[in-house]
Amino acid sequence: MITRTKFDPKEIESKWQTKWEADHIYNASDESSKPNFYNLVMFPYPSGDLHMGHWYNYSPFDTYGRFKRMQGYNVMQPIGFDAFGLPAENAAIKRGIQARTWTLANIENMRKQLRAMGAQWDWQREVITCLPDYYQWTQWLFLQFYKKGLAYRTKAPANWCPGCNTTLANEQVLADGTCERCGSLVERREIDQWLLKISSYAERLLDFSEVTDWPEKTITMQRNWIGRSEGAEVRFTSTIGDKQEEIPVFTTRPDTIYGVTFFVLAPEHPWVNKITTPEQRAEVNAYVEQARRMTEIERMSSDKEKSGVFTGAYVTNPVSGEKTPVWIADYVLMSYGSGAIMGVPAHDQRDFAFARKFGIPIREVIRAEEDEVSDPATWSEAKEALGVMVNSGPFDGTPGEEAKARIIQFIEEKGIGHSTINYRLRDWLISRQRYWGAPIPIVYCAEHGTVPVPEDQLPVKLPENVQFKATGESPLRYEPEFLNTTCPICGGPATREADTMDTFIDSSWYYLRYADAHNSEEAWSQEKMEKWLPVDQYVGGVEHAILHLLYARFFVKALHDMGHLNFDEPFKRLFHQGMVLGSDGQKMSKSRGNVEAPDKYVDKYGADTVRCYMMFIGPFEAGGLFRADNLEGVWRFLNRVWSLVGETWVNKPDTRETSESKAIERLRHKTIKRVTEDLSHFRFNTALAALMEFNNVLIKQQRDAVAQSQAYRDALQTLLQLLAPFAPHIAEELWHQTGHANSIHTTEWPAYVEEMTRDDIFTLVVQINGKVRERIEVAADISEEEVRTLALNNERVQSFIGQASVQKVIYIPGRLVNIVIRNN
RNA sequence: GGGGCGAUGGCGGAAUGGUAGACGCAGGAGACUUAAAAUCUCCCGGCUGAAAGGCUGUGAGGGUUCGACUCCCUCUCGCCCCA
Repeated sequence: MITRTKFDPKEIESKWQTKWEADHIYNASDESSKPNFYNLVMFPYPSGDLHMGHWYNYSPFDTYGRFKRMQGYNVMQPIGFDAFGLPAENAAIKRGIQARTWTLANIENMRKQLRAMGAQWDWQREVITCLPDYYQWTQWLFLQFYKKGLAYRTKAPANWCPGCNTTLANEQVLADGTCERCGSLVERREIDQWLLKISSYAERLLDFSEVTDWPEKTITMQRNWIGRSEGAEVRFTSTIGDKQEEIPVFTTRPDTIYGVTFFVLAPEHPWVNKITTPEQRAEVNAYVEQARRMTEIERMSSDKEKSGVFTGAYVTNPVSGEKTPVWIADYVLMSYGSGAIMGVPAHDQRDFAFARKFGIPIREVIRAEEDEVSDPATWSEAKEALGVMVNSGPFDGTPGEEAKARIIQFIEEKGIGHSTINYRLRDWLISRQRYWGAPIPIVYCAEHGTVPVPEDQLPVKLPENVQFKATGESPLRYEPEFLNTTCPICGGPATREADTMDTFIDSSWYYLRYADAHNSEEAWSQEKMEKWLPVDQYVGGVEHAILHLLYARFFVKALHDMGHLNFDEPFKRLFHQGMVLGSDGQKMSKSRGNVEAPDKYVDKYGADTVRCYMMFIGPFEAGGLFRADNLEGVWRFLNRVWSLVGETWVNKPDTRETSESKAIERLRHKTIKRVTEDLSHFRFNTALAALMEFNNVLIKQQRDAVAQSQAYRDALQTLLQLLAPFAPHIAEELWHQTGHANSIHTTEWPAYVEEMTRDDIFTLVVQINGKVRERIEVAADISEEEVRTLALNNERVQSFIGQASVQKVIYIPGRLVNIVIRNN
């Protein structure tokens, strides 16, 4: 016995945290002979507090990283802060405190909380995106994109609040379309903005062949978001003034072109003004105005009643030669395709609803073979399936895919269109008319127009003391010292771009910077990049499945093409944790009043208990309910480990083998196997259950003679090592109390021998017609013949068989035997 | 409306097509204690039985199989994503 002290997490946790940090045991070496492993978790926004979700996310993540370290990897596990963004500005306005001050104070507090988790963070690689030594390189990256023509400026629609006289981010627009600050109805306005040409990478982003382990769900979501569709662009014609003009439409169904009975422009389409007849103008203008006030989501909603207005104009169908009326309707979006569609009500559901509403004729031009001839006026919905062309002049009788191909061939020959691929993915709008972000490194010169800031003049520094407007408008627009500059080309007076970059830009490359966080000469060196990247394991919420992860992939592919990276997928393996919910099964939120702060429980039970509890809730990917009661379970478990090791450790173990010691040794190997396999597959809950079982068995035998054995002492030692990734402090403390001088976290993960995980006896289950009737202890190497004899001669089994005849005996080695009988 | 995921004791959950409910919480009984807390021991799906045991049971209904929580079909409910 070595100790009878009480388990006091407070004391040991701060002791070991200090010691680990002083010894730098978690700072990944750039020069290690071990294989590198880059273990990454999505970095937090510095809201000021580490909440339950962070603990739920980081505890298993850290346990996994510790497991990999003990398995012999040189693990890099960095942490940092996604520190730009709107909340800092809101705090600045509300509390009269500078955004930078607020953010850095929050970071300071969160660092403390992150340290208290006892995770193996490599603090030497910390990145903070709002500091100039980081955003200098964000700006540098922007310039690289600009040089390659991947960053451009154009008029793009933005959320505009007429009350505040400013643009709003999507998050600032409430669900009812009003401004969160002043309540005005938000409009969409065309404003000059910067975009990144992600659309030119659409095809490449659809290729996931370089990732090794991503959730299929996430890949599907990205594919749908990119929204590739094959089809044709067809140019309709119209006479405007005295000129014949062409207007392109995109369709995935060129085979339905004879079914066009109307034509629709998006309300903001440039043609609307040109072609509307004087009689229709007032009505059209009113409709355009109304559509402008709606969000795209509202407009696209399929259960919304269709609306639209006739323009008075007509276009000519270039294939059939027919004239069709031109409408405008808000279900057509300017941002998809060409902002114009051919209306085929018979074979497109939305067109069908529109035609029904406005009494537009519906003409069937595709018929499924089994279909009877019927009047489209009697249909209740459009027939969207492929079929044979009818009512289509010379094309009648052409089936399915061939029909599409023949129309495409026809329009290409006539020069009135061509086959094409359309993507739903739009270019990435990165301008934010905000203060707290990385300034876009561009100046405007009367002489030279748009001029990029030369790389050696970076960073373009964000002024740190600014006056906020009550409206929330960006103070950068009123900072002459920031705005007024000189043209890098001619030295003449010039104005800086006052917009800052979307914070998704910051997070699109932070994982690259971790590899070389303090490089003041370049964003990263080739050497460090090649050493650490791509990321081996990435863990983060499914809410980032589309935007963040798609943007990061785009960055890496573009930077790869520019020669800055030697790989083109950033994250080899990806894991999405589930969400931790309140005890009522609802998402934690202030309004529901079910928010639980982790600090309270860390204070009461210690970090080890909270970490373990987070992992014990259930499968990591599934999330689960936080129930304070259940913390008691893991708390008791850790206490039992504490007293077991303290009371049972012997310095001079008995090395003789007994059947009991062999059984302990077998259990030790079995447990290593279970925990190793569970951790490899992110099954933290069952790994902990295995440790609890192991602990329970050892406790049961703690007063027996076997507790004096070498095997038992080995078992205690293994228990501590297996527990170390989960509960790093208590494991370290007990490791030292049992006479070890090194850190348990630098020890090698225990190995198991497959042979030792197998028992020499097992419980043979005897079923009769699939029902368990008897259990017999038998030797592991029992033959099938012996099993048959044993089972059939068993007294209980006999009594169940009675007069019935045995039809069949099925033996599953090592498990069970099923006797199939039939009553005579 | 489309797609995906899920539904197992009072609760969280566990089960390569092979002993359903591991592990833990809550609950019950007992030990220790002047008492309580802590700790320890036992019990703990339902029905039935003194017990041994029997029957039944993984959202509902069907199917495949010697055997189904697990595979297939239909339905109900819940969550997520897209519309």
